[in-house]
This record gives sequence, structure tokens and C-alpha cells, in this order.
Amino acid sequence: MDLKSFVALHMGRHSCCYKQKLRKGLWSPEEDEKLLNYITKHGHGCWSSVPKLAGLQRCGKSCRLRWINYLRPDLKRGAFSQQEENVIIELHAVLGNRWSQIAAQLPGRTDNEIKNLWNSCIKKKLRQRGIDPNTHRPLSEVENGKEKQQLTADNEKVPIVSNELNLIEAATLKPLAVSSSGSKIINTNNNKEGSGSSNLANTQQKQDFFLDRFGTSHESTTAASCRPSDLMGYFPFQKLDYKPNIGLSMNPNTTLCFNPNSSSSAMISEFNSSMTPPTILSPVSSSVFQTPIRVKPSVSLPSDHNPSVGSCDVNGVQNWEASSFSNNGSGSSSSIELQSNSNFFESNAFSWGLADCGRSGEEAHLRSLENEPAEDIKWSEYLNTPFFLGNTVQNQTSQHVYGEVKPETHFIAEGSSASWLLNQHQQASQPTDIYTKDLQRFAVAFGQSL
DNA sequence: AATATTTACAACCGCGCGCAA
DNA sequence: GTTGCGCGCGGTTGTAAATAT
Repeated sequence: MDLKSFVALHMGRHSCCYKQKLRKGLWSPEEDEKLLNYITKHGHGCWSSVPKLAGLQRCGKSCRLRWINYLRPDLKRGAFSQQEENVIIELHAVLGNRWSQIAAQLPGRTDNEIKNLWNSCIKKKLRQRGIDPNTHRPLSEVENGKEKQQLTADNEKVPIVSNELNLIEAATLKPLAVSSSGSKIINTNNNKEGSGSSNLANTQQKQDFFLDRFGTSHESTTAASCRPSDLMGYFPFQKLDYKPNIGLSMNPNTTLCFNPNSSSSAMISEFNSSMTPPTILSPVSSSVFQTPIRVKPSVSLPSDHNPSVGSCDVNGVQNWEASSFSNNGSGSSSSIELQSNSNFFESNAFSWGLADCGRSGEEAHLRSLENEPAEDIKWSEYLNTPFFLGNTVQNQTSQHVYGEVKPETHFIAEGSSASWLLNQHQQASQPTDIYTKDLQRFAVAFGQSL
């Protein structure tokens, strides 16, 4: 045996393959049949023992992979639909290269399949449309950002993610470290006061949060590589100079009630005035906006975490007056000011995903009913995306991803992005860690923006 | 028709995590 | 606390088919 063979046999092979000479490479139909027959009859049990019991000259790991990626009976075969691609793009914007989590939202698809599709197809499509597949932002913006970052790196140690970090801080309604800063006028413009020293104490912590939550292994080594678009979907108002007084009512338990007296139209008009492309969408559908949203308790905050938030009525309905949120801890009525250069709405990622979706008759009907601008309906479409309605994804074979608006009086927030993301996070960490708490705070705050 | 290149997909590999001994 | 094992994940490589030259 020459050195090359020795190395190939002993170094490049998984430990389970050391002892015997095992087959590698493509599976033959006979091998497939053996494995399929065995697992069909006995289940896989311990994978390391499967090949022996099934009469295969393969390692258990290889058998497992073959089963999961190819032989499993519940696999959906065939090309990815446009809807599936859209889902992948949106989920990738949030989750990064967490293929298994993305695959979990696409029944019948494997992480490997999705990963391959991304690397071979979607990446290319996005680039052709001028979108950076890593950041989900326009390529020009990304390139400019890199240049700017290079120029300012030495002078300003404020990471690019600061915008999003500030946003999430705003959304959490109180400082991550309460004692660090009393003033919380959130200013997410780069290089402005909002990223000043009072926030720096938390910057690393928050950065870690994002890197932990969203970063991918190859992109998480620097703050600059944390994709700003990771927050797409979290903050549909990112582009706005958002001074919400949306009259959202909520109390500490489980139910969010939107105050019908509140003015969403003001926000919408403000929103409309700040956006340009026709594919950009209004943040809310009034049909959704005026209806209660039930939130699972796991999403809501214990009142002692945020005593300034709301009160509980006898029905367990949380009265959460957005306008009365104090972001400086004083309890006085003040708005949460979000100013951002993070051009969520200038990013083409979402519009790309929606570009193929025609306007339905249902849409027009709703628009006429509500006498709202077209963008409102588009937003309701968006809210109906799997990103917001995780359950929709699970059942995506029966419902168009960007399907019709369902004007129910309420919907379960378990399927909303906030709780969905929380669930995702809880899968990855202990629920008691600080980041989960922050995310919980965010989840509550996100309900506000719905 | 032959060869080179690209594409799409399958499979491998290393690493890290959880768990039990 | 350490070690070994099984498993799952994500990055990378290998390969066959398709396409271009």
C-alpha cells in the first residue's frame, strides 16, 4: 500500500470506517434496495449497526445520509417550485446557512437539497438581479458598504450591525442592561449619536446575540460580516423614521388587541412617502391591523421583566399602549424613534421574492373593501408569507406562499414570525439565557408592529 | 464528433453537541 | 471531569449530465 492509499484509508475516513474496507461513492440500486428493505422492516435504530444488519459495505453515517437524502419515502421529488425558492430566500435572509432549519420549513425537502439549490441556482439568480446572496442587499450597496467600512474601520469601531442592534434594542423597549443607559432615543443612523458611548457597553453583547443567532460559521467572525438583512422581517419599518403611535393595546398575558382608534393610515402614508419602488409594500393590512392577535404566553413577557409595559385586565388581555412605552424608563409617554439607514425597503430581496406574484382578484376585492392603497394589500400578502405564517409553509403544497389574504378576526401568533423565530431560537439555546429574554422582549414588541 | 467547460446533484468529511459510562 | 460513541450539521468535493466551443 502506498502512502496515498494509506492516507486515504486512514485519514480521510470517518472513525466508523477505520476497521473495515467500506464502499464509498455513489450508491448502487442494489445497495439502495438493501437499505430500504432493512429500514422499512426494522427502522434504522442505531445507524452504526445498520450497515452490518442490512448487509452493506458502508459506514453507518453513509447509510444515514443515503436514507435521509434519497431513500426516505416522504421526500418530495422534482424541481423546486417558485414558492419554495421564495421561501428559501426569505428564510435564508433570516437564518443564514442553517439549511436544516430552512429544510424544516419545507416538508419533503432535505437540507442537502436546499443547500445545493442555493449554491448552484439561487445564488446565481440573486446576483443576476443585483442582490448579494450573503447579505440580501443590493450588490452596489454591499460593495459601497465594504469600501466605507474599510475607510472607517480604524476610526470608528461601530459595527455595521449597529443599526439592527439598535433596532432590536428599540423593539425590546428597554435597555438590555438597564443600568447602562437611561436615554433610549433610538437613532440607528450610522455614525450618529445613537451608536454613541452609551450603547457601546452593550454592543458586544448584542453583537454576540446576532452572531449567535444569525451568523453563519464562515461569516460570523467579524461584526461586519453579520448580515444586516438578518433582521428582514423583524422590522418591516426599518426604513421609516418610525415614530409609532399605533395605539396598540396589550396586556401582560396573552392577547394583543389593536386599538381600532389608532391611526395606521398615518403610519402608512408616512411609509408610502418614504419608499419608492412599486414593489415595496405597506407594513400592514388594515384588515389585520384592526383585529386582535393572540400571542402564546411563551412569547409574552412576564410583567416583572418590563413593569412599564401594560396592565392585565380580568380577561387576561394585555393592554399594551405603544404610545405609553417609555424608552427612557420614566414611564412618560414618548415615542420610540427609529431611524435607520438600513435599507430594508430598498433591498430587492423581498420584492424579488414577490415579483412573480400577480395581484389576485381577492386582493383587489379587499382593497376596494378597505379603501386602502394597493400597498396595504401587498403587505398583507407579505404577512401571509411563510415567514410570517410558519404554518403556511408546513402546508405549502395546498396554499400559495404569497396567497390570498385571510381576513380572519384573529390569527394565532404561533404561526407568526415572532413566535416562529422565538421557537427557532429556543431550539438553539436555553430559554433562560439573556438572548432568549431579549428575543422574548422583541417578540412582544414585534406584535406591536403587526 | 471530440473536447472543454459548466451545471446540478450526490456524497464525503470534519466538527461539535449530547449523552452515557 | 473525562472519554467514547452516535448523531446531526454545514462546508466541501466528486461525478455525471448538459452545454458550449
